[in-house]
Amino acid sequence: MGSLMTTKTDPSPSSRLRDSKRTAILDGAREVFLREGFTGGSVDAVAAKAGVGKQTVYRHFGSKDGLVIGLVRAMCDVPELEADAGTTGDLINALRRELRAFAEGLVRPESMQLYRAIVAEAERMPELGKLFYDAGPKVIRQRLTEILSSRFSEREAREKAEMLVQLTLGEAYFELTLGLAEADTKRLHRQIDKALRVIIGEG
Amino acid sequence: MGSLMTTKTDPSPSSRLRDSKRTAILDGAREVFLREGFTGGSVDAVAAKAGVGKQTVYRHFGSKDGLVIGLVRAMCDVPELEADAGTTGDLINALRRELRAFAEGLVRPESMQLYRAIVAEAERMPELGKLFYDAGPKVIRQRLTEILSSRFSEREAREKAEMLVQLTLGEAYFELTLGLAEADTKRLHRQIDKALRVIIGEG
DNA sequence: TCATAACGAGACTATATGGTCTCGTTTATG
DNA sequence: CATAAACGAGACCATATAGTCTCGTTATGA
Repeated sequence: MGSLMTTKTDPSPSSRLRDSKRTAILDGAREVFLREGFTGGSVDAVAAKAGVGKQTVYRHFGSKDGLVIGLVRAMCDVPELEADAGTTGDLINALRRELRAFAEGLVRPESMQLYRAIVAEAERMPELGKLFYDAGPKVIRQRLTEILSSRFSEREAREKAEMLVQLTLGEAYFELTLGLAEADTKRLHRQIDKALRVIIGEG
Repeated sequence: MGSLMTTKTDPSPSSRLRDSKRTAILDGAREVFLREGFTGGSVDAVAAKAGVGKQTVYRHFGSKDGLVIGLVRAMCDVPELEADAGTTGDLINALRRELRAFAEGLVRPESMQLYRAIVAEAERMPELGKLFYDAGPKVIRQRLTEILSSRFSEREAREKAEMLVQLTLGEAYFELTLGLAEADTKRLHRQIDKALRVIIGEG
């Protein structure tokens, strides 16, 4: 059955039609589930939004939970950003660049909605939490640690990286997750600069 | 209709029976909604768990959303802890006491589940978020600011208070909300001491 | 071209839900 | 003691949901 060329273990032969439907379904799932949550959103709504028969959804993902996992996997499978080839500029600037990219990515409405949906199901489906964590907070922590290793000990680098991440999000993250405020880039930048001053020192 | 004695605007005359049923319903709602979320939990389940007719639930709270709001209000309406009458001990110890109480309260399973349920509905019912925020993060920030005002300027006190809160939760809070770890008091205490060292200085 | 795989639409089942209504019983109160 | 309020149980309704099945159509790939 499987093509000899296929390096993946995926048994489904990829075809143009099949792939296009799959992405259409994932697009629909993103719209529906991020707006209404995994529990609140229905498979019917996803199928309708995707312009696809309900059966097609089940052919592709097997069940609603399968669809949810497929969506989170797709949204978290961002191709690992290549590490800065040579830290252009000084340490502070490298850190600031990383923190800004991280923070701005995390507070995007889409990310916030994904986070909320995942948190809601954290007890029932912790694997979703792991996908999100590994794609977001874990990556930034590792990247910061790497950058900081050029000046600090391994242990110090790890500690400072973690604190930078926390201080970067700051109070804003509470307010965002709870729906009390909207993303504010300027505020994030101020927060990041303050964090750098406190944790690294004067730049 | 209303009694002349009543100082509240609440039109319902309190009676022993009525009050006992109300708390029974809220107990049931806590069990059901914190386990299954506001969307996932059903009014039928709440009524059954409370040993109460469904109609009684609707007599008391009007609708499912009303019940949800009632529950969150009840859980967040903790009687304001009286401020430490005279900061016994030094500044660091006062701060540490506050931070420990806050952190340990926030990572209790019940609080985490409430936070998750509220976050899930943040878009649809932001008033829930406000209730939670005002009862938790906002209070600790104010209390810390007050304590810090004895040594720092108003602005510095506010900034340090906010940073202390963030560093106290640290990475652990991400892991807890996403369902990747369990509450660990020792880890929290270590985190708090580190935060105090970084933000306030050697103790 | 032709067999096959994937498709859209929609009927269909079983179940669950929010919410209303009734009715006979228990509890409070004047 | 008697009236009224609050109750439990459960029937009831309209709607929604996850998931299955069929059937006629469209696209793929040899």
